[in-house]
Amino acid sequence: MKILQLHSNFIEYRPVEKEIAIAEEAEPKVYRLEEVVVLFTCIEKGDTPENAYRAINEIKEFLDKVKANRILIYPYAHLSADLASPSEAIKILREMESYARELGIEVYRAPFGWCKEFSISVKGHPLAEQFKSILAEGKTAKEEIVSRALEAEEKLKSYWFILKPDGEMIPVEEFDFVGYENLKKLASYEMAKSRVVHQQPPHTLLMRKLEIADYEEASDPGNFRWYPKGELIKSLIEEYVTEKVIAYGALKVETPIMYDINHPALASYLHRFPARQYIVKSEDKDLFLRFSACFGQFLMLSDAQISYKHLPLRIYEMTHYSFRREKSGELAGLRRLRAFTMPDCHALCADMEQVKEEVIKRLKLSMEVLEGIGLTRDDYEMAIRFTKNFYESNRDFIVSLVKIFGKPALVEMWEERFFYFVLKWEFNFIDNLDKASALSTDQIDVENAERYGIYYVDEKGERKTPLILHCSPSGAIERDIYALLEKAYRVYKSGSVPMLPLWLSPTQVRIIPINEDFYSECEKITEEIARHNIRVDWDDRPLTMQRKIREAEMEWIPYIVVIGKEEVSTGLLAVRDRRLVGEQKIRKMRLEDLIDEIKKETSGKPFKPLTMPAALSKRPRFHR
RNA sequence: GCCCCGGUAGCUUAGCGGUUAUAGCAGCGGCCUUGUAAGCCGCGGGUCGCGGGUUCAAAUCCCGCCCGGGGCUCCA
Repeated sequence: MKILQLHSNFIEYRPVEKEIAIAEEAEPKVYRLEEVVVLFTCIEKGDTPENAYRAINEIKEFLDKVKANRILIYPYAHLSADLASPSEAIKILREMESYARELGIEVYRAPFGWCKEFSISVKGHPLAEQFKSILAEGKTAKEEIVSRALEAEEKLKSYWFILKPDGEMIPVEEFDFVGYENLKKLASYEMAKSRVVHQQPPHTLLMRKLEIADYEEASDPGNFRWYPKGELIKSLIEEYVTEKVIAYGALKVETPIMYDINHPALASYLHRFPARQYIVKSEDKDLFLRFSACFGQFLMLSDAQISYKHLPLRIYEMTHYSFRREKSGELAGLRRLRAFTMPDCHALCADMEQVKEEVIKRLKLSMEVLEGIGLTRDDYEMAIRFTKNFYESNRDFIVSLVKIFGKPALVEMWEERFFYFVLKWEFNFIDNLDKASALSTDQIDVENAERYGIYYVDEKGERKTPLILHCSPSGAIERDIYALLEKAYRVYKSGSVPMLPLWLSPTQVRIIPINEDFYSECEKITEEIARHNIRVDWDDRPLTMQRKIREAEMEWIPYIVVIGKEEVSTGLLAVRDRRLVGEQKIRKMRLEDLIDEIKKETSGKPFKPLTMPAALSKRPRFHR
């Protein structure tokens, strides 16, 4: 038995003429039903009343879930090539109908044996369209979403494993997760993808409290406003990632954010995916906003003259922004946005040998980047996905990736290739609500070079198609900030003091005068520190010193320096160190030593000056 | 898209049929001149998201819409 189940706003149908002798009686008029779950049903050889009941039970479950109670059983032969005889089919359809009534469902049925015309309006929610295949003889009922072709569904069948650095690959259900709590969370998140949490993600509170970013109601959901402190943090991370990728050898470019939806090279790529683009209408054209730098870079590369001597050819852009029009319910703070900043680095490789070398370089690059941003190896988990075929011929290579990562990784293996890549790995961050989200990722693309007409010329002067790697070494920058904030919250929950890495702290040093007599001294010290490319400010507001210290602590400022007559006379500063506790918290140190310490700790990281007035009385307040 | 929850001052929020709608923080004015996480006093600030309905009376109850959050689902 096959059922195409459509949760519909309405359906109208009209019996046109009888097709077979035993057709049921019906009037040839228009029937209309509203708010109805339409069941296009076909009865196959071997179907019994039992599996009809089973079908209805499943449907009843669905009805309860979507809070509906009206069904239309619509005999529809076109779902199977293995139909039961009409007399058998009518019998079973009637069984379904009466059983559904017994369950309290409001049941309608279109007549069997007629040629009918119909029009239907299907609801837009993800569960609205489902295909059910109810097998006879107690086999498990199979439920599939119709929006993908059945064949594609089959190709997507996943096998889950844990791959250990020593090369042992264990089916997920047999792996002992003791000591690998986050990997366990990743595995269950990826495989089950179901979780009931009714809680604001902690980072959303922090992003507002720290004046980093906030929702912008006047825009579209998932498009954020960034306050000065947030913009500073974000642009520092962008700068850092860019420096690392350039050092790896990438050519930095910039490409348009919108493209003609009818451009021939783009159409086939777009059509592989559900419509999740923003569309911009402009006079006679429809343009879509990019969801990564793929288009711009591929189009650029397809116009370039490339020799085998140039390979591997790396090309890079910090996409500001990429757009994905995620469904409104999928958005979550800085974790999932509709407009986000993402580094996108492609590499053209001559062959699979070169690909392997390059993937390893990029894996190491991504680890360096994440750890430079402020996440440790404990903070992220690896997932690797590949086709069975690719695994069988490249087993050692795959194991070497996990060895470099140094912890067991989650493996998803597909029976056949459905996407454009044969292998993809990601680093996933697990947050305080046990949600996993991908940061870094790299993919081996075997399809798009040809699609976009990207070629290189080999030693013999022949035109060849390269393989393409797609890497985002840090993932979306907003998501990195989400990870840092969630990590800080975890630290806070465990009883320690939360903070951002020193090089990302908007204010690195805050100078606080004990009273107005020391204002000019504070200003002088502020200028002196700022000269060394350290972000420093001073609190000139008419508040008590205690109050100023409290506020500086709430801003997560790493170093707080109080200036009074003692400091002026001895030249020794009283530096309150956020990372220390108790009596050690206040360190007596010379200004030069403080400067040295900060320079040492931030070395190798980009610097940007404070983008706000150094005197706090001159600053507006954006939130809190 | 669907389900659940929410929308009262810049922010957090009380009130949940009945005088002139709370309070804290922030802002502004003044006092205080401070030794390591909240000093004191005063002032200004509101189409209670929008529209309709019920009622003698609506922030409060009902309907519709808008916006936000969470969940489902999805994630190139």
